[in-house]
Amino acid sequence: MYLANPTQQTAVTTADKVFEQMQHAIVEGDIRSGSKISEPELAKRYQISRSTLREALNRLEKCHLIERKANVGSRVVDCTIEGLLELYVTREALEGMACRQAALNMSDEEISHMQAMLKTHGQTQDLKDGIGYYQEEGDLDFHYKVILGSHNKQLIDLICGQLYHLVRMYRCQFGMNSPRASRAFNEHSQIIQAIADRDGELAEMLMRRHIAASRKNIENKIAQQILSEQTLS
Amino acid sequence: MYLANPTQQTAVTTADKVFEQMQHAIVEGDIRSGSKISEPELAKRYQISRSTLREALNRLEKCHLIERKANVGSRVVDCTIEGLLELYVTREALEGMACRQAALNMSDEEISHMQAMLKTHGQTQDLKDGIGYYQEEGDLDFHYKVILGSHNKQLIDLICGQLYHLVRMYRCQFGMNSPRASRAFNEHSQIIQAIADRDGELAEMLMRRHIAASRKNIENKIAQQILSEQTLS
DNA sequence: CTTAATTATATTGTCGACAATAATCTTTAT
DNA sequence: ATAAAGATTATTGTCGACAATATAATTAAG
Repeated sequence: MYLANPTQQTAVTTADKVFEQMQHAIVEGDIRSGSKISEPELAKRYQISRSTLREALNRLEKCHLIERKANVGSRVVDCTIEGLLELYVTREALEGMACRQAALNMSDEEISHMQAMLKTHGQTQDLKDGIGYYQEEGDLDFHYKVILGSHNKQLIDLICGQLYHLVRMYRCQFGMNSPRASRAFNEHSQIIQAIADRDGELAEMLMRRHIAASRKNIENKIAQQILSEQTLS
Repeated sequence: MYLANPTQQTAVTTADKVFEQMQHAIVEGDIRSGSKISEPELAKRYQISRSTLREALNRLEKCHLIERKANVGSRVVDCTIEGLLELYVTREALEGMACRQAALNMSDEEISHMQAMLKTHGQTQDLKDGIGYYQEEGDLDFHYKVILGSHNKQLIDLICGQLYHLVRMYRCQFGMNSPRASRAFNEHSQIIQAIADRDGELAEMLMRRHIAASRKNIENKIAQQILSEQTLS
């Protein structure tokens, strides 16, 4: 289980619940990337009417997990390398700025709380070294904290409410369980330090480099994957 | 009339048409900022069923023009100064990165086309100096071209498909018809030059400064407005 | 046999009605 | 008179059916 998105409020209506179920299903690949969505079929599967299914589809579209064409229907977005790179470029811009704003706007309490969190992650890292899973959660947790620390509703909504579902989808489907744990940990430390120093410019720069490094790491992984597939066949 | 958003495809379904109508109505303040939306009332006004109205509402929500709460209803977002500033911070991040990508990815044809456009705007500027209207269109046109030039679907969708409706809304409601025409023109020239030089780093920096300047200009206007309101009362 | 047109099928868009929840008003008790 | 509880009204969420559009299968022509 991944940790809950901080912008996601508890689902009250049935459309909300179906939305969450489908979101997980898409992120984890149970509903295949690129596949067409049949409204009648899914309505039957989730035991709801087409109206409430369409309500759920609208929310999935809002976080860029599906795409709709008028009079044609919906498809799950397909995970392409170009799409992944575009996503990382966008993250670099948005989270970089969020980090700058966090350095300006976070309260002292928030900062010390984040420092404590990092310490915990550092300890669990020593214990469960090599296991990417907890690192994964730790990484998301860190990024969420920084974004929320920007205190900018626009940024928070764009990143947490929309982009991060896609990020998780790519991570799942391309099977990239955050392998560069120790380096990421050090980068996180630096960023928090810059925030604590209220140095917005440095904080933004470090966050951008952090995300860019993550992107390059993924590019390498994909290159390797393609290489090994070629040698296999 | 404002120029059409480049991401906006021709409306085919009736929900699309109502969406566009409501979008204009909200942007121009005919549906008041902050007001509650009554589904039965609006359905009657537009002569459609509540289902298709809700479809339109979903799209309005997607471009952040309305906000929905479960079992309570929808409200038009209210235009606050904080919201405006947050919007400009977000634009600075996104359009800055879009500009960097444009310097890397635009074709030579696109660049020369943009240079030609700027020339035209410069001439109309001499002719209709002082009239903000054409400047307004020119400014939007310029920014759209740069964003599209990034060739990054994620960025294009976020900026053109979502943020720019809000930008136009704020411009309308706060009555800011781009007054710093000549300076903006020079800044646009510099940016295009950086793109033509394929200098992504400079292009991003200039775009960020351009938007930051625009933000500060607006802050001043608001400060003045508040001041004059105080002296009147 | 291939291609174009036409029919048939399935899917999406729209509608009106009912159910569930929230807001309002009335009544009652302190 | 005020506050709390209950009843009433209105609004939102959900449902199933019909209309409009797109996809497929079939037929006809070259």
